[in-house]
Amino acid sequence: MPDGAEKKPSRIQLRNRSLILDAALDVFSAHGYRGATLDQISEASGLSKPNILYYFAGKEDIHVTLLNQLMETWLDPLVEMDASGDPLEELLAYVQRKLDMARELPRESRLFAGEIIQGAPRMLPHLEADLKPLFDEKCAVIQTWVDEGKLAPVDPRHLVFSIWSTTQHYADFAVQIGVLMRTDVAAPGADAFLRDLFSKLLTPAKGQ
Amino acid sequence: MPDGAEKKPSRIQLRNRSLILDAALDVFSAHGYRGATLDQISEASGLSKPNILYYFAGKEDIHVTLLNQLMETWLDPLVEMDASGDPLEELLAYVQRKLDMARELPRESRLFAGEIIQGAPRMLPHLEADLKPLFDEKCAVIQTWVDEGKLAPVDPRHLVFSIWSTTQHYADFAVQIGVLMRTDVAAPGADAFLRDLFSKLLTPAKGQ
DNA sequence: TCGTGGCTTTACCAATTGGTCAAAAAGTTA
DNA sequence: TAACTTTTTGACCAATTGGTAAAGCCACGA
Repeated sequence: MPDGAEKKPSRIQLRNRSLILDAALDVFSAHGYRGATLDQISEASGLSKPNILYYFAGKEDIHVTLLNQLMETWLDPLVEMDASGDPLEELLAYVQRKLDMARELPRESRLFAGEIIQGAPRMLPHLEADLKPLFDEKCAVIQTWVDEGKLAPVDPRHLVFSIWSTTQHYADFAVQIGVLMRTDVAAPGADAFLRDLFSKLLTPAKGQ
Repeated sequence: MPDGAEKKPSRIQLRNRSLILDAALDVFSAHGYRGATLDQISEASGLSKPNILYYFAGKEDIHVTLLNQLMETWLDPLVEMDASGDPLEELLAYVQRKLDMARELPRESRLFAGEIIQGAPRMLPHLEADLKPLFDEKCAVIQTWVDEGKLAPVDPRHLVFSIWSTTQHYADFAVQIGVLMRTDVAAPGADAFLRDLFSKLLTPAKGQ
């Protein structure tokens, strides 16, 4: 019984749980919670449906596990923003990290987006407990930078929202972007554009 | 039989179809296509399930009808952008219109976002046929403005993406924003922030 | 080689879901 | 009011879905 919250998990347990979670990430991010079926996860993971239910208590358990794991990864780039670093550099580096993450983990980005769009039924507690405190803390840091004149005056909250939305857009709306960018093959430019966007916004008006 | 594509629809048909579509917008935008059920639409609209199927060929028909109606509304703010107007004013007005729309039609915004995130299975044709040409046309206009030195040099495509993402974020991620902004009651500021963001980006370096 | 315990499968539910159909109930019109 | 059309409903399906139970498999230590 892998349910008990003790004992070291065997190699097989480790492998199969990870197989299931990876398959579930595919399926949940592509169809949403209610749209995903255990049969799809079963097929994608190569494990039979009852076998999946041997490793997880149910569909919701898989989803929640995925969401829990995601939260850490998701907050990481913001955690790394250093209050003692150079303000503009720190923020631009944060933008770059978020953009890299959207490119490397598009499934996770879509899973998160889908959950929030649908009212975050299974993630509200996480938002309150994990995201909110970090958000408040980092907004305070940014506000300090603004007050010290090291950044142009901006509302830190809307700044963070704009960083989230612009970067995640490249993962969440990838299909749309694919259609619209199809014209010319090579067209990254997102990095340079966002760097330009946010440095112009944040650079203080008079000499640094 | 309201299926036939002729005859003037009766008052009852008009009323009931609109009841159904409004209820379906609630349900689809909150749960996604596969997550929504005819029973939910039935309850939300006050019409029995077989009655709903009397007015629409099936679940997919309702969804497609919704998506078709949405496309028009969605493109409208961009259509209104006037190539002969003042570049900066036109773009800032476009931002404002998109932001207003996100606030007034959050359900539509979420329906659209959900559809795109899930790979736009029912909307790819619309993106190709309607969005792409308009996008290319307006990007060309913006490029002209840039070439004439009326705007700072930016990639028009990424500019448009950033406008879409920042404005729609306020509708699609409303729950998250609700959690994070809960601290102080009155905190709009999105309008001013986005205006600042995009005017700093777009104002040419040397005198206009 | 024989247990023993962890792992896997086959067979099976009960509930939900999208959808059908024929008959009843409203309108409409003559 | 009678005849006809449109709208609405109750009863019913077949397929899908999340989940269960019990038996079988398989590795590994004694």
